[in-house]
Amino acid sequence: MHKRGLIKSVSTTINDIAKVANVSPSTVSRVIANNSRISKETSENVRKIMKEMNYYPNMIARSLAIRTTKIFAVMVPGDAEKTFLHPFFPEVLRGITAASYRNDYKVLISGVSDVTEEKKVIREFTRGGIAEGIILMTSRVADPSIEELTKLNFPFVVVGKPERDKEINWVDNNNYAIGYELAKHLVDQGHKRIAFLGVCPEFYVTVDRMHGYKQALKDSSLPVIEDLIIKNKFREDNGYDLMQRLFDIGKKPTAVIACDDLLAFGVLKSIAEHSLSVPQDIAVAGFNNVPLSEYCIPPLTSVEVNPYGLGVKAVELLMADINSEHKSFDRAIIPAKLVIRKSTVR
Amino acid sequence: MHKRGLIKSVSTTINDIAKVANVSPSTVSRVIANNSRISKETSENVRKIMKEMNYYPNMIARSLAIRTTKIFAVMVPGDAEKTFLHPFFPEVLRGITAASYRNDYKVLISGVSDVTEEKKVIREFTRGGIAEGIILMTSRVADPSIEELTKLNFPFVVVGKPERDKEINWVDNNNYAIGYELAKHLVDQGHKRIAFLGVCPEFYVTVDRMHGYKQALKDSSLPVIEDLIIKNKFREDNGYDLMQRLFDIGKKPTAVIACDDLLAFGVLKSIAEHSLSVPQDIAVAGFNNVPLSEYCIPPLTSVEVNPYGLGVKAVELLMADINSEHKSFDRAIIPAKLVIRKSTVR
DNA sequence: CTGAAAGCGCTTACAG
DNA sequence: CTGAAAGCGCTTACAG
Repeated sequence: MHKRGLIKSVSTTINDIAKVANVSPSTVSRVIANNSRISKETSENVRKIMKEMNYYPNMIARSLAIRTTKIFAVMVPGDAEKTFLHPFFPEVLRGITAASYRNDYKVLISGVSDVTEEKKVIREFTRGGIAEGIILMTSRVADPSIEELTKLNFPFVVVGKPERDKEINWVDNNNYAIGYELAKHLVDQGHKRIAFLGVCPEFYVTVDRMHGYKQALKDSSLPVIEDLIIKNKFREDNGYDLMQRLFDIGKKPTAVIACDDLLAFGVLKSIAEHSLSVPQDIAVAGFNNVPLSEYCIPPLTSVEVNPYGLGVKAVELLMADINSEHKSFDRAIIPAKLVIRKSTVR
Repeated sequence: MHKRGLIKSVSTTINDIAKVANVSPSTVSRVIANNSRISKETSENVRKIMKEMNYYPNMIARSLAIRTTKIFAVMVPGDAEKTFLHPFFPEVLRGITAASYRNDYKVLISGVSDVTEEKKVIREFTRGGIAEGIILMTSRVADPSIEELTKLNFPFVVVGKPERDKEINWVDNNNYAIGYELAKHLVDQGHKRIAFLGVCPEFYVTVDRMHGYKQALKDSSLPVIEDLIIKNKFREDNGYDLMQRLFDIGKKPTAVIACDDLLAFGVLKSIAEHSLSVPQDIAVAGFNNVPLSEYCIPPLTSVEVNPYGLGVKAVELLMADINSEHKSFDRAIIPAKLVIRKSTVR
């Protein structure tokens, strides 16, 4: 046998075990795999020797042999700097890892900073035979990664309803419905001038929530006042600025819905600076129910979207796709829950 | 050649290319590796055919052959449910992934929920030949993973100074120094009764910060009042409760340092409920400078600990360990920066 | 500059 | 119940 220098401490292999146990490598392999056709004695003896020699199977070799890696890869969006600061993403990730491990899958995460690089990484993960499935953490408009994966006919699922939502696995909340529900709650509190802050055309989630909000107003025979709808670059602008803009226009609302709790915090600050109080003068609500919403002053009404559940479900769809005979596509709507707190209740 | 059923679409291999190009597989391999001894013509021809046949090398096979996976694994602590909600961890993770990719390493993250399972996963990653290095995201007291990895003599680094800090790679801030600096800042503002909230013996980071705080008081000839030091289960209890406890004892401080910004937010709330104002009646400061600290009311004085940098440095230490001839151990202290905001300045 | 051969450490159909 | 052999898809020392 040839051996290169002292590259690394060569560990014991199935052959070493076989030699000592006086059986063939095949038998050792079968013992590891718990193959039922191996006699109890042989099995026990081999096991004993494996233990003595401190043997552990090489997963890479096994992967090559069985052509299965048991690895999922999750692609964090390229502009992760800002994105990842939002508690939503770590929570999704936590759901993904938990569910993956439950299914005996490992998870590889990307750390690329731009879209071109992401494409390269996706190619390595998929064509390189490393991952068996991909989870896209955000759906962008005209997402090149979705294109790539579709073209490759590779199992993947996206978190957040994608632009082209047919023949693609995805999980999301019903953002239209929760936008509707939150607006309805404020209408029920007697509000007629409800502002909506933080719409960003690039993110469907905000647009869908806004549509729900509009419909709720219509269903309550309230006018949709376009001046009360403030756009922004989602998660780049801050809620303080958006609210200031609203004050500047001179169109004070009696309630404001922010597309995200983090924006709502800025809204609270802006309102405080105008010596107005929440909820007496202006009611405020957000989405995503971040951990701090419960503790801010006053506690913030929000919508729990269950990011952990989104992550778990994403993995389940992926598993289904991988294990199905013919290509399967599915979507999953994760239930969200309105959490009413002091910021909207007088 | 044998072929099992239709397990999966068999992709083109180096042999397919070789056949079409009329060269040996070795040559194709050398072309892929950019081996300089291959003639330009051969090289170009092979490349053309690879492109035509849409070839992509199988990374698993390559890994087996060269006995190198280019994978790091990061172990998120078992009680990740609470942990991961803190912005600190995603930021460290972001630093880790960014630095790893820069070094051509992929990163695998764990998703285990208890310590026993973590041990099993670590074993698979290390002994199974999957990872080349491990990053431990938190150092616990008597961390079993650290024991395991040390025993295996496997390259690893821990984020957060571990209990036994010799012969182990780790990165951290100088928590003693930043505790000192923050307390000194408050002393300079004229405070004499400075509370310290959120010490948790299980986490050295909090203990070190407290020691720094105590020393700062001593150096300023101020008494250390033990009643003003409130312990808690770090990140399990909340700042609101801790501050209430302080009020209950009847020992009102003129300033409070919370071991973490998230705790400080609860402190602010408790103070507001007592109709006291910050910083006029009580100054408040935290650590970790979470994104919201800048936007809360009033903006919170904190310490920027640079979690991203911690992640990056962790990878660098790992790279150094892996590439060094003989086992190397190192530590890195990442600079932190006091960020003074309105909550402590009258 | 290129090829034949052995090797990385497993799995599994086939034969007995 | 077990073994010999071929195979997974690469790399690389050796020989020419």
